[in-house]
Amino acid sequence: MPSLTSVLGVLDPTSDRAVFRQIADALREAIDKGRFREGDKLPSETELVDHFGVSRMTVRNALSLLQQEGLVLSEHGKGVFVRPRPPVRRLASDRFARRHRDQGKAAFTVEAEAAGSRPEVDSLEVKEERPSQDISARLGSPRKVLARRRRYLLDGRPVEFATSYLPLDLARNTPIAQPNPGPGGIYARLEEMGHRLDHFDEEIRARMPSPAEVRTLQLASGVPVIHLVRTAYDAEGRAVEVCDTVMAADAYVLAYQLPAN
Amino acid sequence: MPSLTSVLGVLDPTSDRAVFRQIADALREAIDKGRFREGDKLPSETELVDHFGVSRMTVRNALSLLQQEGLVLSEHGKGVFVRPRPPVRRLASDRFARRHRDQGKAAFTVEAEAAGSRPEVDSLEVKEERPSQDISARLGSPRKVLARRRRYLLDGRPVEFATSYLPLDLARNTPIAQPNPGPGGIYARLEEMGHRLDHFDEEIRARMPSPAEVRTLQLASGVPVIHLVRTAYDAEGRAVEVCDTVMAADAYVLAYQLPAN
DNA sequence: GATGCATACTCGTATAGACGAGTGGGCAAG
DNA sequence: CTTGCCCACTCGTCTATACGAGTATGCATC
Repeated sequence: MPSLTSVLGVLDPTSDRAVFRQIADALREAIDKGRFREGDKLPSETELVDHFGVSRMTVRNALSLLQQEGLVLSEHGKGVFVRPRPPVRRLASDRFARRHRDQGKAAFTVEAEAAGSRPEVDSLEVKEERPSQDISARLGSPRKVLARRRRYLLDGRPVEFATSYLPLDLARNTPIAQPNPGPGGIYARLEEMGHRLDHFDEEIRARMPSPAEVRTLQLASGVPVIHLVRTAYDAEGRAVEVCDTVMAADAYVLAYQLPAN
Repeated sequence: MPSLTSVLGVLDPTSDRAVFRQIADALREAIDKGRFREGDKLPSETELVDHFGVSRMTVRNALSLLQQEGLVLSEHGKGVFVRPRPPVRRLASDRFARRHRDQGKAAFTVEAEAAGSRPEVDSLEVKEERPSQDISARLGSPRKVLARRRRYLLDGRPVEFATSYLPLDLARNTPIAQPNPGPGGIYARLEEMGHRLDHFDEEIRARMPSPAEVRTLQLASGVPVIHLVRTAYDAEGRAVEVCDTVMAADAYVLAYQLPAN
């Protein structure tokens, strides 16, 4: 095995760059150059302390930088590893097209199985509640809404947490209020009930997750979330659903097609 | 002024939650409840040390947690502040519609001024180069491309860094190869040259910035980037441009409209 | 009044040491 | 062979201390 010096180099004591940044730079470069590959274990903190001749806090400082960048993840009792890039789920802009809605299964399940992954949906909760100010405004200020919460997992890993809100007068005592709304999902049910869907508006933000989101999505540090809010409009221009989705950003790429007009 | 104890509470020594997490929780809660507002200065590290009766490293550990979450930002010599939410730029899905293209000014400038901000475009670089594998594949494998790089600023703050790539056979010796391509931008020039634009594909990812991106966008820690890659197609189905854009995620919300088909 | 310095405050960087807790391998006992 | 324990190694948490560097303020000097 190659010596640590040949992989990581040495510190430049004349540099005004902070030592822990130099160490982070050395590790980052080694990872970029493929000297450490996805899933590889980095040298232990003790080894880095010995190699660079610095204190352990300095090494930990460097590693925490890389962790914030999402480059590595540390596992208690095992070591620090180059973070593997998970398979990415691609969301196409036609994913709600009517032609994708006839299957007996949910779109998420069909698509995941086609990609060779094992899909799961859990923590399904369906209840009536008072909408937040934001949701209320988007739905035309209904007094109460039906909220459908669920979490999506791929191969056991949570990747997405979504809540659909529908005006209660529209959803109460319909299949939409059931845990499983049936083939084609709630959009198929809405259309059966005479709300022909016209278009969707989507708003996309990216930010760091809240502690609660870190828990439910089991996010490694250094992984942002994509926050997507979709509003569905029927042919009369009424907002019939708002879907608030938080996705692990390292598991998704969103694709849209725009006309040039 | 209220006592620190009434604002932050005290530690629970019986809890198995790490002390620095308890401190972070206390500060987070105080911020959420509005006891510290945007731009407010948090108690100094020394004050927190005295209040909680812990060592400074523990306090710094707590603050660094909040910083990773994007909640606060620290300024050397001044203090730690609740991070102000910057004004957000909304990118609508019709932003490339032909009707927005007649102005003499660039779309970015018009839009920013309408929003009351002071727009700037800088570090404009136009050069011919060999495309990366990814860009090459998207453009139909041209041998060389014209690359147009620029950075956008709002009120002096960099918010976006973008590079447009065009096949060289299409762009060489045209206004597109000029630093300022003229009114309506390069899309207007492309259409004048007979490449009537048909549609755009956009791919969106979110991730933590690289160190280089932190520098050019002057990003605070805890701020992810949105990485957008747009491909423009003409009426013959040829990819005529790829635009690779990295945006400060706290400055943008992307909006799309999808037909329901 | 303007300039410049001293000072006190802020966070940034670094050292050295200690103990806790999760993991995995080896070894001894059953 | 299996079970269970010990041990070595890993990262996690915390203390105590020191000095450097950026900022703001006030005061003395010009």
